[in-house]
Amino acid sequence: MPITIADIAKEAGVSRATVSGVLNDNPNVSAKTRERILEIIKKHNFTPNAVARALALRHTGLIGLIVKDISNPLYSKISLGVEEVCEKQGYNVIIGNTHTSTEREADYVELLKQRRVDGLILFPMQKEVDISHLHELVQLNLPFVLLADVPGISADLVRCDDEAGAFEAVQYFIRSGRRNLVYVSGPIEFLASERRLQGFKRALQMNGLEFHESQVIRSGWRLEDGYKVGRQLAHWKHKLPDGLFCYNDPLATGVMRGLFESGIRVPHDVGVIGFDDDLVSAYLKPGLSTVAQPALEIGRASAKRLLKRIGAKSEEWQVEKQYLKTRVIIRESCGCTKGAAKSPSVN
Amino acid sequence: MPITIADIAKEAGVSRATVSGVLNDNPNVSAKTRERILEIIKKHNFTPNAVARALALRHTGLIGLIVKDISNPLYSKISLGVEEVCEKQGYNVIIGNTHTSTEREADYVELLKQRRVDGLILFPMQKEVDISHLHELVQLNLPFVLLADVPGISADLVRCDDEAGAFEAVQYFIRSGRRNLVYVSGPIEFLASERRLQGFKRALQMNGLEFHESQVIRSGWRLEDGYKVGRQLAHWKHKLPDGLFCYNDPLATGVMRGLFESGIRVPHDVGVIGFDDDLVSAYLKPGLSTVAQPALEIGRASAKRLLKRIGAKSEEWQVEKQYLKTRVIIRESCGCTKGAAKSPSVN
DNA sequence: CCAATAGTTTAAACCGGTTTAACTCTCTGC
DNA sequence: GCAGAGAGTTAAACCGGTTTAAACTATTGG
Repeated sequence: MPITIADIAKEAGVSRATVSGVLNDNPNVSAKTRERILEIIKKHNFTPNAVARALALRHTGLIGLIVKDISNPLYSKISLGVEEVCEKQGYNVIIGNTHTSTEREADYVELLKQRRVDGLILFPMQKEVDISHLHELVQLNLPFVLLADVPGISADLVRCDDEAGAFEAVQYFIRSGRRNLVYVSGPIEFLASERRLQGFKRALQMNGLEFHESQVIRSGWRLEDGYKVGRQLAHWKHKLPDGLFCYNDPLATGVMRGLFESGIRVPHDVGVIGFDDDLVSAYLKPGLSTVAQPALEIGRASAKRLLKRIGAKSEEWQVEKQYLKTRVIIRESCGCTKGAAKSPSVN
Repeated sequence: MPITIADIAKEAGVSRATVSGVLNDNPNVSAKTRERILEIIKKHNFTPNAVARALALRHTGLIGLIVKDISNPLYSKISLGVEEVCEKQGYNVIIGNTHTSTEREADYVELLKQRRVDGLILFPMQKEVDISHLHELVQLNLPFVLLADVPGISADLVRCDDEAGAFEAVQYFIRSGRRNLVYVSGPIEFLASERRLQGFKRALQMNGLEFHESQVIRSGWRLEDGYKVGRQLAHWKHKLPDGLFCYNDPLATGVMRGLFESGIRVPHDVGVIGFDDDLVSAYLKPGLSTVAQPALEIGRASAKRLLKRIGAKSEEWQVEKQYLKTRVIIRESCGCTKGAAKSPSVN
């Protein structure tokens, strides 16, 4: 029923090859023939079949994007950047949400392999986890870019510089006189959480402060997780810290709410800094200070990197790890500004 | 280089048809043959080519999702629901962001037609706009579901009930004694904005209040748009309203910030209610009252609807418009609760 | 007038699967 | 011993494009 290249060819009295030539701007189709064929194409509203084309070319123009959860603002912004770059070059993006399940991650990789995507961008689960599906990608020589480090996998990577971002944030705390600091950590499986811890430690060290294990509270990565931490701090066995550096903004947001309900004042009693710069953050009260990730830029950069890799010969490809700069944004939650900011510092 | 069904067949000493039979659980392949072939498949790590399969079956297992901007929390939640349902049935989702450009919308429709997606879910631009690409979809008989009404297009639709949601919100205002109300409208091109206006008017009417055009402030749909409105209200030529019903939450959030900077107190001087229930909303101060849309549910329902349509014969298909219930969530911003809520009412 | 050349066009193979009709066996029952 | 049934297998066509080598046509120049 749908009209094909053969139908067009028949009506124009030419071969399929000629029609194909017209569709691909092949220069050795005469102007006359080209025009006649174009007319017929328009008349029938013919849409060439990209599936058949992909089969013949062994190139689908599809890339897969595998993240934990697209409704997380960080990932949706990244995906926006990915789509922006891909679309310009004629690629389309298939998304997969793993909901932090490694199995689903592996399933999606397999699925997208079947679909013969030209490349993959993925935010993988990281530690103490079966990563055979990633090894397979390497072996298969299927281009892919990671959005988080995975020990043992040598692949292109695009990330923000977690260590430096954390360092700066903590540095800021210390400079403004807060020295009894605690890191509210994300899940152990996230390598990024450890990187941020390293930045935390380095900043302490740089300022001649000692680090004790008791300065780390292990938590999760969502609002509720932070909320619990905030509540628990009311019964903290140690001296109440005067600064909390949190793994990410949702966590920090939850922490602030929990503290509020515990009667602990932010920033008066304790300052809070998060990580990510979610849209929310500028509009909370107090406005949440944070280490901003250039999410859109991460999306764009990873897509560019992937498309370059797709176009390159694999022999002459050099794996590269790209760490984008973060930027500390100071709002009210760390008590460094007096009163409310004049207008929301959103980006 | 990549291994094909023919390679497997040769090694197993059978025909390609038999291998195909194994892959598709065709019951008339003997158990012995099946096992032998499966072994060879495993040994070579053979991954069947879904592109070739799609060509043969004239069925890609892909659906397209076209929205304005996936980084908008509403759409990313919807897309999460879509993906959840599709993935369970072996479908994958290709996303396209139009950034509110009708051209990009039309381009994406064309692109996805070429890719032979089995169906389409789209959030279209709506008024005073070229919708020929939608008419083409109808003519082509390509299954699609709309997430917003388009006048003149008869197609399946899944939405929240804008009119009823707005009605309830305004009703709430009036019951709590606020009667000098204003609707901060979204862009004229969004039919939903008008629907909400209708609900606004009906609630007034139901309560014997008159409606004047001056009770509508035309605005946009983003934070900044709302912020401007909030600032302008300081120089409002009419009597300051005591209740603002806003087209959506970002708008309301911006409005609140603007009011704050204008020295107008929420909820003391004026109450604010938004629409959507973005994640942000529960964590603002004051917490933003809102009409919650079941975004995840909208995503799921539209995907279910689409997949059902894909599986049905087109002759016996009845177009259906599905309006999901909204739910008013009262937080501090409309002054109906004293003090802060015990814990964030998020969903 | 014919060979060389350049410009167009095409037949046929190919991409990697699915499917249908036909074919080969083996087994049953009479 | 043979017709008929049923299970298992396969050859070949098909899906709708691209590509390559060859063929055809027209033009040019010796």
